[in-house]
Amino acid sequence: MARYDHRAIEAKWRERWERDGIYEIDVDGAQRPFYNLMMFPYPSAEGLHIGNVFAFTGVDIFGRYMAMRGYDVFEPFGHDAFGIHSENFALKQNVHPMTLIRNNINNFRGQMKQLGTRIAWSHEVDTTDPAYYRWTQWIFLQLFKHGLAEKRLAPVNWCPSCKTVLADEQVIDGHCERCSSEITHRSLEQWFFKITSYADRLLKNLDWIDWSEVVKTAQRNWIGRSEGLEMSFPVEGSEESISFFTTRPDTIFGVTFMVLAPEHPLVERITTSDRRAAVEDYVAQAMRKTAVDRQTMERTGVFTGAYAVNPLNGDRVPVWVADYVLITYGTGAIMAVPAHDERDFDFARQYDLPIKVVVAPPGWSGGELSGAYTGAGVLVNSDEFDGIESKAAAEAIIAKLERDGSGKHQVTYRLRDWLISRQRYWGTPIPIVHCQACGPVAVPEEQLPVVLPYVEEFRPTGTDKSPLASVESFARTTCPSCGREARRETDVCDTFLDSSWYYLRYPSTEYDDRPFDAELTKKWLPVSNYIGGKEHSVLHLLYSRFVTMALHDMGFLEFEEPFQRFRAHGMLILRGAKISKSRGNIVTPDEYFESHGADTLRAYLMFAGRYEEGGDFSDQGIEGVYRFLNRVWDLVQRYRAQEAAEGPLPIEAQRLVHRTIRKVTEDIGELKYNTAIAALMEYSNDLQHRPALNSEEVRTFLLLLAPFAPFMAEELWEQIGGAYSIHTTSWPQADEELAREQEVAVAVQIDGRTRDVIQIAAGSDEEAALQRARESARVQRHLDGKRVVRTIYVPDRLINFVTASEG
RNA sequence: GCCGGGGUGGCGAAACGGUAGACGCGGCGGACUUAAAAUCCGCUGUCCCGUCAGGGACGUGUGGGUUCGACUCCCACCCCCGGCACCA
Repeated sequence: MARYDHRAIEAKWRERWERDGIYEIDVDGAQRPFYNLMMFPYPSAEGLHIGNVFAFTGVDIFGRYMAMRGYDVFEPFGHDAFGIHSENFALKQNVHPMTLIRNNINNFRGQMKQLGTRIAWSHEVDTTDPAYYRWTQWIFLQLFKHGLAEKRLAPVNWCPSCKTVLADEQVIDGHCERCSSEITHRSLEQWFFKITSYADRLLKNLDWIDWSEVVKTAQRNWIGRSEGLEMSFPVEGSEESISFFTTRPDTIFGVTFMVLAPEHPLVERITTSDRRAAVEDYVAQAMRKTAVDRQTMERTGVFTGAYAVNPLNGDRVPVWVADYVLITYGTGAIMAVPAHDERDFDFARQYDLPIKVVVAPPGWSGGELSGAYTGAGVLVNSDEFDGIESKAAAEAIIAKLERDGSGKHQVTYRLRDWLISRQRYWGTPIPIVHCQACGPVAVPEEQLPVVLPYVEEFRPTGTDKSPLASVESFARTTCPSCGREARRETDVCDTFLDSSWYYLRYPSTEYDDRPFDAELTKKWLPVSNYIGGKEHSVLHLLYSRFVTMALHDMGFLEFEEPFQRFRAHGMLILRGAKISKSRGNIVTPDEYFESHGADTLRAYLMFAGRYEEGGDFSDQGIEGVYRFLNRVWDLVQRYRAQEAAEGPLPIEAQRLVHRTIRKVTEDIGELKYNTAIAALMEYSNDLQHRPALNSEEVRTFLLLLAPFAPFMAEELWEQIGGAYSIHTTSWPQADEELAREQEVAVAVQIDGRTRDVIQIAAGSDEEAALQRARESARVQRHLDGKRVVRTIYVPDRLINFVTASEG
């Protein structure tokens, strides 16, 4: 009997599938389109690691299943190859990123083919290819033309080690996401996309899109909508007034001081001359601080010498500057209510400022507070609003202020505009020309792409300029509008822009005159099934939604949400740590391809635990899955050698076939691959013990196995004379009638303890079941001397005799 | 601190409020073998009683609760993982 030789079989089918193009698809002619998308990876030099393999296998299984269900499954793949990652690595290796990336991509493609994915390679994209980034630039221009992109001076996060600006999301705990250096602040001219104009819609649509709840929650928090009051207090003896936002208008009578962020423009204008030196000193110091310092150091601040007046009660309150107030949120200024806000309370303690209670804490008897009371309650010391409960008072106060025009109900978001500019080399050039006369001018669309020049010296300059700024042949140009000499924008785009639209590109890769074809887009999008890691919950996924929404509003897309269904897979970790190059714990699939084969690796990774949970990778147990596949192999060899004509499938065997079909089908639909594989194992264990095998069973088994172990399933399918290819053969249909059990095991409990298990006919009525239960000797023994006061009957499941406690 | 997700045998894990531990790893015993590997068969949550047959108690992070019945629902708490974090 031939042994299972995974190397030979996998090589054989890899070649044949590729030659026949069975995973390619007629994107124009498809009748039942199903767009199955996996998050494209950054093609690192190390190649695919086990975490990628885990993620992609789960997507591929779903795609294979849907294809067998009769859908025209389009499963593309690409490379998110721009960015600091490659650039830093290229610098270290002293290779040009262009060379490096080309090699890496070839390597990735090879590994994905080895893994046995059903990818339509003719639609591959590479974000660093001018044919791709031409359209990234086109998207930039559309946003620019519609007023959604603008350049403005902004305080930015600066990583002194990567020598670049980072988006807020790329700053983790005040440290650079990539190199962990501490972040400092700078003020630079930067391009922004106004994602904040879409905050409300981005939030609202979360109510109906079919996404993993985790991701929706993360996005809701990230958008951070809050409602409250916006108003301003005039500054005494000046024309200025300080506008602020608060979610607690009910505490407005408790304001005892105000605070401006150090960067606030009013600081300079209202500071009194005697305080100027101290204030300037403080502001300079605050700007120098790193994000970490700002967070961990104790409350600091300085008095400006100015006073503001609370128009509600005429209170004169001092105006301070303190770095616990952020310029990036709300108006960059606050009304401080120390009695009812912890930060304000701490600050008031620190600088001996008054604390005035205006919301009575429960059981409060008018004494001093030992800490801020931030809960709701009944108002005191608030004039006409005394005695009203917080919520009603807040509404009443807003209403009053709106009536006299001095304040208004306001919604504020935590979400900030998307900072696009990067002062680096390895990215999509921003397609803008700066003209002395005309200002920033869009590069005409017919002149795209603005090609990223090949530059030997691509090292970051350490200034606030991109290396492209010193490439005269690139930077010097003429203004598309007035024809005078002008300079190109030399910053490049954040890589999140590259990945914010790639799913729009895949179906249309054959067109080089448009980013995405209208007809194809209509046919294939929104994406039917998108699976990726939760680490992209708020970055990639939110930006993609924004770009899609904006393109929708411009009339380019009919839908406003790009991903109909999104599921987050779990993260595979290694010995408790995230798998990453920097941790030096990369495990590649290659050794497993060699030792056990792709089929075993795929099935093992999916079997080890829940796909949506992830877990700690260890190859303990991979032998078990390998043994399973070997048993399947041997089983089919035995079937082929079988001489006797097969009889009809016995009823018990038929039942198992249909129960397994049902179980595997349901589980794949819910991405519960681990239990689907367990069901296949149970099935094969049963087949193992049959004296003879029946063709229906063997065929069905192979069909169910196909998504998990595509190579072996194909090989065995051929061996039993199945028509090529198993992967285009229909998924088996469970017959509910046949799947139904005739006899069921019913647990018999006395007072909730199982005392016996009886076999009775499925669907027995209560009377019959109880009678059978009482016949059991064990049950009788336990019931002896007891009085049954109640019986519970759960059909086909259990019987519970409840006895009187006194016996 | 806030928001998610978890905590079940030696290990990875299953389990519509209804027989906890499916499936697999590991371990133990056996068959085959000169022997070993591979393969196959059986056993394998803990404790107690029993020579066997068998029987019993306990058991899903901790403590309460609801229920005939709780891994599952409710309340309080502990621990681990992930994300966010001075957001006014």
